[in-house]
Amino acid sequence: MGIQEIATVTGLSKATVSRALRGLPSVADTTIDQVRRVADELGYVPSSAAAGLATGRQRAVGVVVPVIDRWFYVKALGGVDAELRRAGHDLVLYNLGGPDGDRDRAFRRSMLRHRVDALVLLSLVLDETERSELQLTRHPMIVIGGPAPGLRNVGVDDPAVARLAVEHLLGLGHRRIAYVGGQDEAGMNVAVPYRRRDGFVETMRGAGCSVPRGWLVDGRFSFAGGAEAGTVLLGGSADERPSAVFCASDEMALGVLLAAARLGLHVPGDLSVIGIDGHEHGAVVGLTTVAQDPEAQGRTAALAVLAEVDGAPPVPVPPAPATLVVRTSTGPPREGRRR
Amino acid sequence: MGIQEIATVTGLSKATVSRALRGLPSVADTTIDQVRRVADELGYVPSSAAAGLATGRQRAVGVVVPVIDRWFYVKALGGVDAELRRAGHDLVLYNLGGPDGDRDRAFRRSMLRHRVDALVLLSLVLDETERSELQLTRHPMIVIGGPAPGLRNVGVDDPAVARLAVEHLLGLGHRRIAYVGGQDEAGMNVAVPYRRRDGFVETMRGAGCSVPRGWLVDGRFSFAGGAEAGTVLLGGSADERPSAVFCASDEMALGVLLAAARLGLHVPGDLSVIGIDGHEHGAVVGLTTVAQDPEAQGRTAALAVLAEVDGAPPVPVPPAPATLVVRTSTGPPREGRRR
DNA sequence: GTGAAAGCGCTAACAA
DNA sequence: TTGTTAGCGCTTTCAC
Repeated sequence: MGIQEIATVTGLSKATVSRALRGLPSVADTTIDQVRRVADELGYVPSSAAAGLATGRQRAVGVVVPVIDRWFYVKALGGVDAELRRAGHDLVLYNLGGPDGDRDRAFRRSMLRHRVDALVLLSLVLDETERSELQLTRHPMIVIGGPAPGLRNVGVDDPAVARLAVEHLLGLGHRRIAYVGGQDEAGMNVAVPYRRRDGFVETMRGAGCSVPRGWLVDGRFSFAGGAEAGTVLLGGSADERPSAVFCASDEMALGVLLAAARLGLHVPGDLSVIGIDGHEHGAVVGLTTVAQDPEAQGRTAALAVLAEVDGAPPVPVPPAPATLVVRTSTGPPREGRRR
Repeated sequence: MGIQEIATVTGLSKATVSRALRGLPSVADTTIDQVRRVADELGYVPSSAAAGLATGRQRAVGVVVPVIDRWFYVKALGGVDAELRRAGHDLVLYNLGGPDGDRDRAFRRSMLRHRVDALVLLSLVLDETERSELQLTRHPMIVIGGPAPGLRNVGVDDPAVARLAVEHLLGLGHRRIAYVGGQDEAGMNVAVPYRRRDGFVETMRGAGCSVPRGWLVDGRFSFAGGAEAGTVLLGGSADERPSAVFCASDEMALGVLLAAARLGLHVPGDLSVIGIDGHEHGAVVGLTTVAQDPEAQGRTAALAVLAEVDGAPPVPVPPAPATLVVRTSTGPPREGRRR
């Protein structure tokens, strides 16, 4: 059942078996072969608990998500996972379960239990207590998406991304641009939506365009929210409604496209729509977007904490790339609408 | 740093401290309070590895997913997670990473390492080797979605679900019905798509409707795949194309709706579309569907393995409920098209 | 290249 | 109600 059995069967010592199993160089090749063979025959299954106890390393890292069912989180999680598996580490998922998930207990009960060697936090806003509790473990930590005070983070430069999107619209001749963003209902880092909105507002101001107060709409970072926002925004006559909508996420942009379709608006003839993310569905419907790569961000984050676990100093991570992907949902405003 | 410190500070024994920390009834309340207070002051963080070693229970369960970025898996994962957290267990995520993810190593390297007390497999097809390796650990196991030989499973009755959907269409008067399903590119249980397709074919046959060979289309269980399938299926004239499409998943149905919109078809006037799942986006676009609740299935699965870990016998789980949700994407076929 | 022995931090009899 | 004593299964000096 354990290493001991292999030892008795082979007539070796536990120590040697342990070394052989790990393929340490100080073991004769023949011994290694023999041990491995016997281990196989016996159906030996190593115990990571025992190894973890002995070494102090669990070979596992925790990933904390505010909620699980968001495109960005799922993708990022996949990236973290890929890199962890390559490194032979396990992934322990801590899902805060949205605003109703009882965060406190989840935090102390699990994340702190030395079950993992490091933590990757997805777009989290931590309060004082949470932060100090996490510090307790002295684990390497990194945040994906949105800056977090006192922690390294990987993610796009949100204001710049917003600027890129807005400048695309401005470049096409749009002046009447609305913004759909808003607070994610369920725990997204407060910073991200605000930073994108600010990027929008400032770029517009820089171009000398005013933004009516009603054109900063909350789309709750979801498809449904985007559809609702779009319905409100696009309900009016051609003179009243924007000629373009900038959405802080593709999921919302898809919702706006849906709303436009329902209202009989042609895209991009009557309306241009641009999003942020690079969601797969966007490609199918021709959504112009500023694409980022959350999976890559996840991989970067994983590598960063893994390195730190191995004793490397925590160097800051450069901003993740984001590129404008022009498709068919954006085009010049109709003649005569331009002003 | 450990339990020992608390022991020396309080003047108690390690054993009592251990008991106090766990709030065992055999400990004086005053002692419990004292121990907890000191533990707090010392910033004590328990080691699950040590506890696991001592008890043989890791208080963690593994969830194996073929790929992470699918609606069903994400939802089910959320359900499993919710129940695990309630029970104070951690969730270790094993992502096979699709067809290219190197499955074998992932399997033996991680899942077998006694890191978890039980396993929840999401829609997995296991081969012989995999199954026997998993058996090695003697862990309680359960499958969500699609029957798996020799394992308990929770999920909907796929043939029945298909029948429900098709009968809805038949009831509306449709006779020219196409099916979009197909093998998931990335590891979905082979059984599920086939069982749904068979349910479709048999129900059609039972109603005396023939299904042209070209009307069983592969939508790859994805949005993009559905859109492509729809484009192919709906390209012809009104006489050539089906009056209704039954999709084995909502994501594909959404793709078909998109294709229909692009081709200028009115739904449900020119075409009815029905899916399976209950995807949130479906509600927004009025997609009729047979809704299931993967989150509930996840919770059920988690409870089942948790109970088995606690020594309960593995009783079979009844099929998960699925209900027809009629929205606006289905209606009677146009007069004259009926035949 | 291999072995002996001492833990890692906790829990679980068995006593007291 | 609390303490004593063994481990859980592995890794790791330090010898040989």
